[in-house]
Amino acid sequence: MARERREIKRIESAAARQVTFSKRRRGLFKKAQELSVLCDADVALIVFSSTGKLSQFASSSMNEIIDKYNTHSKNLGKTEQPSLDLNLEHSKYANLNEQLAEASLRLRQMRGEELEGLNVEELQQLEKNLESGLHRVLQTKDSQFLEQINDLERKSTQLAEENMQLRNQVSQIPPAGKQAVADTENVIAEEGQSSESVMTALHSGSSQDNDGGSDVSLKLGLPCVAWK
Amino acid sequence: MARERREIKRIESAAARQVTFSKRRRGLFKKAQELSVLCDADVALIVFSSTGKLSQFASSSMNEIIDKYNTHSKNLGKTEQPSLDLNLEHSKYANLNEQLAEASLRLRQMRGEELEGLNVEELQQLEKNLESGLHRVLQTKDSQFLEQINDLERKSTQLAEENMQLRNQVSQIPPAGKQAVADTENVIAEEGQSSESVMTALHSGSSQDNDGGSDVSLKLGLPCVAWK
DNA sequence: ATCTATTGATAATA
DNA sequence: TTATTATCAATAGAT
Repeated sequence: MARERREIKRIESAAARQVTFSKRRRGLFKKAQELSVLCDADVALIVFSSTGKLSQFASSSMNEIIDKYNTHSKNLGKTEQPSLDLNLEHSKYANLNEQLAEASLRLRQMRGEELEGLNVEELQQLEKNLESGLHRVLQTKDSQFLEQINDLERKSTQLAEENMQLRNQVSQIPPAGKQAVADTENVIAEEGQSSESVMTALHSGSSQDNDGGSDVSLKLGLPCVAWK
Repeated sequence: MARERREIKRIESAAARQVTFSKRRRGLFKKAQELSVLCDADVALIVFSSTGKLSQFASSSMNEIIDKYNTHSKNLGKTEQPSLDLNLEHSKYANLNEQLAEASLRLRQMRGEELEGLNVEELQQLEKNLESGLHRVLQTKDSQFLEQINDLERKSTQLAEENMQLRNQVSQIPPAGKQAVADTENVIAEEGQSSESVMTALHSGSSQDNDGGSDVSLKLGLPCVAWK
């Protein structure tokens, strides 16, 4: 369209490619928008540059159009592909909804909801799953409790030792009448204080660890790999 | 681009709109393809005509690009919208994966898997959910069993009554020596046969309503309230 | 980015 | 829908 016709073939010069990309992209988006307005069409255009940068246009909502596309392409064959068409695989996203619906149903059923559709055999299977799940949850909970108890015991042993040493130190101070009582009181107070700090450490420490773990598993859980 | 410049505004004449749609759509797809080739870009174009007909182009795989789009638009903001942008709502499909991942994780956790990330509080919540779920499942299962038992009892009551009537009929036949014995045998045989048919009926057709005269069933009726 | 010579797209028409 | 053609728009190459 210009001084010379350009062959439709990958532009090797990165600079020239970038320039042409900018110009043509703008033109393409303009034409997409014009088509949508002039002809009352729903148009979605997604462009990733060779450097991975995303540009998009949607006459209405991108998600809506993609949704519509998935529904459509699931039912009917493709209508038109101007030239190349490499996307014959079935719609991954059309299935996502189904998968999610099924997972939700199973979750609700595990919570004891929507059991009407199940027969006795299915109920027994569910019961079995729930029991084994419950069993493992209880085991895990128990082991966490035991862990905390161990921690606590270790800490208190340590404190008891400290206490003992302190007592020794105190006892080496030349005793003078009522002072022994005062010392004992001090020791007890110190012990109480230490115990508190132990609890605090256990509380915040463990919940932090767990939160971190939860976050990671939620975020990285099974994002894309599992549903390929 | 032609005899006269056309204002970018919805074409009212359906015929003219259709003509323009065909022409411009072809041009748009051509340019989309040229951009993808010239600039090594990944391009996806989805067009729904005003009559709902789908046209699409994708330089690679449509699903792949949509996937990439979802990933992208989840992380970063939108990059460019040539003119109008009505799709600011967050991506439904980007979230679908997350939702599904979360649902799957919860399912696995209810099955007692992947509990590492949970703290004691979360475990207790899970335990509570499992217990109430299990409780409801057991209730549902029990009520189904009771229903079957109820059915069975109703059937057998009915049969017992039938049987009684048959005995009466038989007893009204003028007795003659050994014939009484033969009659009894007959009755017994008939009873056995009936029992079998009850079992069969229960197995195959427990879901079917009980037919006909069942005044008697009330006699042995179990508390119907219990399995609602 | 801005400028133009060209080519390409397309509105009106048939 | 297809074809024609007069125009206008997009853009390749240069600045």
